[in-house]
Amino acid sequence: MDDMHSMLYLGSSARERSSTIPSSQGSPSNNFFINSSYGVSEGEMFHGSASTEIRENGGGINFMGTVNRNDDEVNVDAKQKNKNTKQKYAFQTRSQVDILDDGYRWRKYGQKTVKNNSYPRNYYKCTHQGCNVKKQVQRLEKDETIVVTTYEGMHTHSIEKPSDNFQHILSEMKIFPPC
DNA sequence: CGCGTTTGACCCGCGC
DNA sequence: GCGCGGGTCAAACGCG
Repeated sequence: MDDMHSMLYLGSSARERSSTIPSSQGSPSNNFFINSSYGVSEGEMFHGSASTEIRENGGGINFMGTVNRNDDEVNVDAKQKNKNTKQKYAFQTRSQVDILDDGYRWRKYGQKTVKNNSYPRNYYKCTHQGCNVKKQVQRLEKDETIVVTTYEGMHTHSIEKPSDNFQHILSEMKIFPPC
């Protein structure tokens, strides 16, 4: 639990409040499971083609690939000036906790219950000044042990808190952008 | 006392 | 045009 504590400085309240995750105290290590799939669509974002399986700390992360906002965003010539292609990185993590420490500080700014799906979706922003990176965290309904995390944007600063092998995973993912 | 979470309201895009 | 669903805001609250 001690290592969990160090890894989850962000999810302090989530740890205590969300009693829906009772096993958060006894789990020795997060299970991370990586596999990559592209073409994330609304309804079914999980065609888990397990090809890139990176085993770091006894688990895996499910990297879903980047999602450009659909071409409607690109076609809109009106408002999009700075970045017409918003980069989204979605991946699944198998973990008992909603928030996995990626070395950044996140401030929760919203929570929404998604209609068709599952558990409430949480919205986070990076608290670093000038860095407006957002991420969404949503737990699967079918398998509540899987958490879908969607990053949007790129950080304009370095990681504040180095997270051992998680940083390694993130750096691996940043190479991927196929947009 | 400062910072992060909570939570309902508000906004906006889209489909009917 | 309207309703719905998803995303964000912001005031209040809680906790360290």
